[in-house]
Amino acid sequence: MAKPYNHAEVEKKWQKRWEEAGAFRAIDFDKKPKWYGLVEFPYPSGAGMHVGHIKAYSSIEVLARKRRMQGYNVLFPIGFDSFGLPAENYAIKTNTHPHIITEKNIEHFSQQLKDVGFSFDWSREFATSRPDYYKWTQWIFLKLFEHGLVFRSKTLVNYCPHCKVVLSNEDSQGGKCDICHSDVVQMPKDVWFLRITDYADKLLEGLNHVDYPDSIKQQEISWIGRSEGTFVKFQVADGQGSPIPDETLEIYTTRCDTLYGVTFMVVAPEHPILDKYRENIVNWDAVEAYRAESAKKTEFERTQLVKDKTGVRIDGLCAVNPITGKEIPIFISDYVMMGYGTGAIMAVPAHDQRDYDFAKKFGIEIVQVIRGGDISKEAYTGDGEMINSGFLNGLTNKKDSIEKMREYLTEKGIGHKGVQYRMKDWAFNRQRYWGEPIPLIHCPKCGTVAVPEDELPLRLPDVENFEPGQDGKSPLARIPSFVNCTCPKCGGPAKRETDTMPQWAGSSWYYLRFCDPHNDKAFADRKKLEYWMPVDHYNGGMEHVTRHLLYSRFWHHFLYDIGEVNTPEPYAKRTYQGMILGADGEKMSKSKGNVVDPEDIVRQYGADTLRTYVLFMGDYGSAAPWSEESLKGCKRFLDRVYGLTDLCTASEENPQLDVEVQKTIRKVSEDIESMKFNTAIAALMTLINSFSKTGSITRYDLTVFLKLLSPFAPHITEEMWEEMGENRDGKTFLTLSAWPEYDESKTKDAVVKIGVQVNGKVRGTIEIAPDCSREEALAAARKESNVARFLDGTTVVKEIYVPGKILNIVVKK
RNA sequence: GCAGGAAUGGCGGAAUCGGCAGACGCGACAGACUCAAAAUCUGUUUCAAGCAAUUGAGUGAGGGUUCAAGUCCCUUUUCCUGCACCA
Repeated sequence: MAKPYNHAEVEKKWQKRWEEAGAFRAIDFDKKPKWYGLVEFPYPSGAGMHVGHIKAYSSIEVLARKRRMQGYNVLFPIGFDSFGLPAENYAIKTNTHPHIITEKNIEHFSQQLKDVGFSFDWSREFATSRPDYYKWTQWIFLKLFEHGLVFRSKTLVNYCPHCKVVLSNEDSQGGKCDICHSDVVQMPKDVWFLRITDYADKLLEGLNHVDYPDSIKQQEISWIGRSEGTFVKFQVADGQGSPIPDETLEIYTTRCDTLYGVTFMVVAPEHPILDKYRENIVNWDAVEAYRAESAKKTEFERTQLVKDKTGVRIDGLCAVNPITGKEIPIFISDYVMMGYGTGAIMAVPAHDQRDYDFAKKFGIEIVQVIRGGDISKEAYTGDGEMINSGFLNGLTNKKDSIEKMREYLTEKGIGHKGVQYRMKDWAFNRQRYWGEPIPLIHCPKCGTVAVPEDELPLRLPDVENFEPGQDGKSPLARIPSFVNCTCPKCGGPAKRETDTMPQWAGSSWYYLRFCDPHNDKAFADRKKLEYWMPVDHYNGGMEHVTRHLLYSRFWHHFLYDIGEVNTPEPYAKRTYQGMILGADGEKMSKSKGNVVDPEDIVRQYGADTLRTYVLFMGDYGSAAPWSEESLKGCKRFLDRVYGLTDLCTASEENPQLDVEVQKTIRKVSEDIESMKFNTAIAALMTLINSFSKTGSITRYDLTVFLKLLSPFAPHITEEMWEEMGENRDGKTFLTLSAWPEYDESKTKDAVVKIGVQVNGKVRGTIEIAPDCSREEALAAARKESNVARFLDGTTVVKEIYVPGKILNIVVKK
């Protein structure tokens, strides 16, 4: 009997040996085919690693280990996304520099990752908060600036009063702050934007060339929200109906063909036309009161679909329907958003439920222009024949009528085709300390000037107090030696930008840095990028699809356009993992007390058990609750694996068992590729059950088994490999040995069991050769007593035989 | 409201070019070992009826196609995810 397996000792032993041998080092320009596997590098929080990290990393870990065994030059790197609010908030609380906290957390995280035995190439590790890294984040920012993709604008932005910080749209989804989950308010602020909307079409088109699951593609598509429509100008008139020269109100619509049905217009409360014609507006007080009221509402409240529409009619201004020539009233209402389209709409109450509700409330005329429905009850939003619409009358195809109307409007110079996006430009500055300083200078003479490249990195200065200022400015604004500088253009006195970049900046290009992490001449050497890029397989969370994934694809497309990278898309393939829930089926959280600490699991059951379990617990992409009992099942499995050495006594291959071995090689190889890790592990469990039943196995059987299991449980298998007398020099690791090949001809069973049905119901089974003839199969079936019983006294109508699958005899009485 | 996905034993989940539903694991039950327990090993385990051979029912619900449906088609319910007064 072999000595008991000591996981703590064995796991440490191999982790040390692999590290000393540099077993997982990626070699630049190696002749072997390259494979770049990537996982989302962690934010090094003080809480340490979460079991979710283990699951997220295990998929690419298994693939990386398999690829090495298949002879690939594998790049499987790790680093830290270390700028961000949690470290800063902790710094404020404890009055410790975030740099110190961050480096300490990184150390802790690194140790935890190493304890699990992930085969990262640690020589490429970096952290986004270190100057040698953020120098290049700033450099890319300057390139964006240089190419006109950075602009400053005073507009309504999302602001989190709790974090005292401006947020991008992506960071305030559902009207909640991404960091603290409190309500976000809309505030007019002067902020820096990145023109991500310039890349909207490229980001959409790029999806056609990558291997992402449809769910991810769909989510990106709906986030970008491209819509094609028409811009139409309406002549504005004064209270008496006389046109105001050169004054038009432009709207955006996807249904310009309903123009004959337009009976009023609505503008957003923030629309500039209001202030411009303040003098004309008779009921200015009412307008202003309504404006104040809607400004109080949060974005969330305003975007709640409410049946009861509110608004105020603007007295003293009206518009002219360009096709009917009729005067129509203009309203303000907060169901129209300033941030989409032009902030003004043409209202077609007969065919839009919101406009319908509004018209009913304010007693406005409703003109039906599409036949169908019952507009005395509700708006008709379906398709149908155009009516009451002049030259469009009789058209039944939506596309045709839109086309025809647009042609007319274009000809008359009052309308044109246009595209709108739901996605907005990326609000890019944060009024906080722990981030990359934005390398821009405000010069009273020259305006905004870039910090010269040779002055990068623009270092984050030390401050006494990390608290954001009451004035809404970053702590950097309180350091005169940082703020005051000379303008690089004119040499005159100037002031630095004091805001920092958002959390997502550093992660928008980190996968490029892994190709060449220590380069101080460029963000990465072009040749190395050409060798390693694109990332072959990137796994990460679904929650990053409309944030990090979108942002990094944007930066990458930009870098491609300016010739800095060799591929338009950064990630050839993207997958995601399902969440690990607490044992109670709820999301793990400290307050619920259902958090599992991976460190405890490694200590108690071993890293191999933890790794195997997170992949065995269910479908990789689905959420599944944690079960300590199930985890123990995986521990039991590995203990049985360790006992296999005792079974390794056969000198000759058992032919039946060999078929199973060959099939298992195929199954595990294929399942890993399709990320069906749970069934791959199940196949190995099935095989070990067969080993136990057979009683003895050959050295070949054991070797194959260890190799197949190695990516999941690398330590125990490596130990057993050594105990088998392999790896004599201590460097010929199992984890770098050749992946087993299967012999297709040996995967065929000599006999198969197939079900025999009578009228579609299984009445017995027969054992026959898989390629056995129809006649032989039928003969065997008739001999089966239960089948014979059901055939007795009947007439056979039809016999269906699918070799290796089923035999169905259809009879009638 | 729109888009995408899901629903299978006590539980996590297998099986979708239509072909023996419930692989594998957990739990439960029984047995072996033990003074005993744990661990380990062996067996049973979808439900109902039966001593048993076996029979009937069964993949959210209702229809349909087919020799054969978890899988395909139509209708429908519930849940999850994303987007949403988007003009």
